[in-house]
Amino acid sequence: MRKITINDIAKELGVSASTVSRALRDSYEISTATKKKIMAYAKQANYHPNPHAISLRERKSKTIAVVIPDISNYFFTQALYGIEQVALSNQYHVLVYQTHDQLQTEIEFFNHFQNGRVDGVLVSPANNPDRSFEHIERMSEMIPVVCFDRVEPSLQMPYVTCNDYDSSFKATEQLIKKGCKRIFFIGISDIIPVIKLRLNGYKDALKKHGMPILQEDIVMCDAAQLLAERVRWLLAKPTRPDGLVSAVERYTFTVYDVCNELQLKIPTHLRIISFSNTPYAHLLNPSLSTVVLPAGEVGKSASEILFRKINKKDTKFESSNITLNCVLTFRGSSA
Amino acid sequence: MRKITINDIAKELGVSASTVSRALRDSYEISTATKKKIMAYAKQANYHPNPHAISLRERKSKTIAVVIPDISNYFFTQALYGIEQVALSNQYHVLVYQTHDQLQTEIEFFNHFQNGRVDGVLVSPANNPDRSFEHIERMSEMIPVVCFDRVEPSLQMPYVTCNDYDSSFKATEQLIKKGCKRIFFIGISDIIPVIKLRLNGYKDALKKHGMPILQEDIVMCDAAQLLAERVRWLLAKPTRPDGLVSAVERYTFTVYDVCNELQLKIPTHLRIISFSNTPYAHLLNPSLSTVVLPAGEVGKSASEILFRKINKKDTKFESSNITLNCVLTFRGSSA
DNA sequence: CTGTTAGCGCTTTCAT
DNA sequence: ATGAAAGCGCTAACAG
Repeated sequence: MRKITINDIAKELGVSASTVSRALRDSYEISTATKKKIMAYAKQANYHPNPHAISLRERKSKTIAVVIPDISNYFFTQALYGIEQVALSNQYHVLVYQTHDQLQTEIEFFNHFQNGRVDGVLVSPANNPDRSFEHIERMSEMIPVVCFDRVEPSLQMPYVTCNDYDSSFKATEQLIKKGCKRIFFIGISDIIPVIKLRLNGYKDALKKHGMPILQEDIVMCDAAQLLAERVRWLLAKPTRPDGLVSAVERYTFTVYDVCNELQLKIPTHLRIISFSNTPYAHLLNPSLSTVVLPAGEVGKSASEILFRKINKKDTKFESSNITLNCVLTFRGSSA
Repeated sequence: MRKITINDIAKELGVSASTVSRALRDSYEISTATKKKIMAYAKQANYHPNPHAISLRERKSKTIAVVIPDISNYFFTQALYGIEQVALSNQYHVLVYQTHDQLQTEIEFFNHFQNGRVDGVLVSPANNPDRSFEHIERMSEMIPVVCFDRVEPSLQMPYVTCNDYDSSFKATEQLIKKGCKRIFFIGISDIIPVIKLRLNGYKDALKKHGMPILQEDIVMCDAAQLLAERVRWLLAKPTRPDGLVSAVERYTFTVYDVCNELQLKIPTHLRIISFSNTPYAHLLNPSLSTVVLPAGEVGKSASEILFRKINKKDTKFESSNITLNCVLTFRGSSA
């Protein structure tokens, strides 16, 4: 089956290409008769317009890019649900890019977005120790860009985030209430703002309750393997911690493994509460106390802001930052 | 920052557009001097070609579509890793589409793929009771299409699948070996070939061991809610089953919930083994016996076949079907 | 109501 | 070694 163009239809029906174009877009200046004839023919010939020609001509791609660290993270898959929903209702397509938390990869992706490949970008930036955001800033001068979750408030663009500080504060307090005397914290890097917020909530809760903040109780790692070693070392100490606030779901599971290995019982020897969006938290052994981010809502809000900007309904970004609330659920791991 | 084109560069440097085009593609017919000048200018001006213009002109989009039922399924996220890897190495972009197992949604997506939006499609088809595959067949007459996991061997296109029959057979035998007297099976629909294969493996294992195949022990549902009801009913019977082979990961968790609700102990009252790709199977309560599909490999193989066809290295599909092997791991839930 | 024409940004003959 | 021109498929003045 060969690809059929507007010119093929025009020739076949003895009219001009512009007539076909207008008819197919249901223009008022075409007679009902020709319109019907053309539409019928197009349908039976299974005509679909060439999207590149349209994009070139119209200067828009009807496509957005979503740049995230990792698609196998439940938070991001759920966020993608929300994004997809909004994109489809705007008749847009979605390109998905995983950075695997590598800045260089992210930069390369952004280079591809220029000159019309996409009309907008949703990004949850990669771990960025150098704090080099030129690629994001440059992009946002050309097309709308909205950050979510991993937001950089210093960047001049809208963002959607959660009450990570408060949630972490409350989570830590819960462990204290349950009797924990020494609580440690795990994350990726305090350079990542959302991790920093969770860390600060943890620290302030300790402070409020007159507990010391130990440097060795703050474990930041960008690889699960390294984290396992650090945690193993920490939990093997005679004066080991008896509580954990985890900012990273998959690291929590690493800690579960280390506890099994060291024969430490959760929650008897270690109470745990974790930021996590897995729907199976309640089925774990023991069931996991969680801080759940409203992932779908985050994706939905972020893309709504994006499309408002793409459709030029909104030009100022100052008012469009949004903060959504997490849900804390206490289960066996912190009992 | 305005978008810069090849003409802008040409004008700025006092050469023609074709010279710029040739220089940027490192053509041998351009002098080293002009080449250098043009490349330097393009770089500092942060020039990137308009992909739609190239796609229109070259008649290819450098983009593939991946159509899957559900992105929050670990099998598919892992498959996407493999796909992404191969796509990037071919300098291709990836459009992701979720059908949510709705045929109509899938058909609409496929309509968008015509006329050059994508150069190829990887698809794991939606549940399709009507068995209407015209949209896939029509597409594969225009561009390369490769199926994976949810394959339809009757379709004239290459596919990558797993040894689902054998794996299911072995899984069932394991339960029998452990002493199960009555084993039930859960899935989405036996219209889906991969589910059918797993069902047949289950049936044949029962047959081999002289166990009856009861119709009420084959539970097919396309919604977790319905499944919960059916399973609740089945497990509340006085003559309830004492074993389960689950073809669907998320349904397995539904069964865990129902067991908790009915105060049935796994594996004491019900032994379970499940097709599942969650990396946290060993952390569940009890730990879950699994049949793990080599998801990354599936994605990688399928996209390699696809790109072989896109790059015209391969025109015949007969030889390119691939079957990969699952890994069975027995844990607490079937002990 | 319909056709002619120009042009979106790029590549590629065909000249020179 | 470089430029002029045509054309990928489509839309939108402009003309009639």
